[in-house]
Amino acid sequence: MAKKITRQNAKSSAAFSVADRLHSTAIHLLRRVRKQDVASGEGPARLSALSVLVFGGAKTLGDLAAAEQVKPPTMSRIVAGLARSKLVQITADPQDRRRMSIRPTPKGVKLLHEGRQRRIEYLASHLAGLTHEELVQVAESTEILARVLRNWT
Amino acid sequence: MAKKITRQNAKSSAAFSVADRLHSTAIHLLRRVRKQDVASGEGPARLSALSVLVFGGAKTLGDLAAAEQVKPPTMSRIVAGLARSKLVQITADPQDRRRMSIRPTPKGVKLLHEGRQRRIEYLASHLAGLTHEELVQVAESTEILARVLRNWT
DNA sequence: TGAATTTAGTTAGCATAGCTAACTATATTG
DNA sequence: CAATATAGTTAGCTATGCTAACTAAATTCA
Repeated sequence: MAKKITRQNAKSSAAFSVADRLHSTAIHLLRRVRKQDVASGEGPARLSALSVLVFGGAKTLGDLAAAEQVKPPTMSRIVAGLARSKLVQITADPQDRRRMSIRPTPKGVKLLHEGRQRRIEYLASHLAGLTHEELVQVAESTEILARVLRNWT
Repeated sequence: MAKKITRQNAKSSAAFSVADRLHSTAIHLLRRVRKQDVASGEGPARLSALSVLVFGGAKTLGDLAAAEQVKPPTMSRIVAGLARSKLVQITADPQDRRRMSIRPTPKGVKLLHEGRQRRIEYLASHLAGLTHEELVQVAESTEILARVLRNWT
């Protein structure tokens, strides 16, 4: 029996091809932009964890691992690296001495903001060739995708 | 002296804030989607290189390194891994015996298509909640960004 | 209360993936 | 034909991911 073409099927296959292009484009975009981060002297996992701390405030190691979607041993090493570079400060939780409170140092905040500035300026310089309308379109669809991410199961 | 507000400055700062949101959204989107690739049994660098070969045809190691924006020693190891898993086949170039021609095997093509299917279906299922208009908007801005990438300096 | 269990984080050990420096082998050039 | 350039590999470093097995602290419950 031939597949019935319904509004629902049409929409699914549209989502499928958009997903394909989106995935490929996102990979290549990030691959370019990531190179700007070399200047910071820290790797991507550390910068990303530091970013969570700078924008979200102090966290325990477990919370940070969950936020970054990695396992605790991985985050343990990332945090150790950040501490060695004096970008975060670690204190024991007085209520529960198994827990650690990890917070960015002023040096960590500064490094993150500078890196972010470099990265975003670089990307923005490449968006500079777009028309106002195109920029609005990209902005709007970015917000649509950000909403999709918030509702991710 | 206060900064003069011009149409040019307004556009730059718009690009700046779009770049910021876009960067963050792309990171989080890919972090989710990439987890689907674990099922393939190959790492992201290998899958990405294999994808270049499947969609772009046979390449030398140097061309593949350039396409993936990594240095030759890195690509040498990626290709060795793909060859060990029998996903690519390597033959010497008869014209220039320093060069190698790397091409996907049928097994490599199959693995790539299956992985791509999984990944894209997963992403598409999360785009399924969007309205038709939103999906069109995301599709159009993806193409705008793909064009930006093609013209990247 | 005190032994058993659960929870937070670390350590050890493995694989992938990025790099540079130094090497081999082949091709090209003078 | 000697010198140089090019293609790829090897060795060795760092970073980032994982699981399994550990330590230490907190909690549960008999």
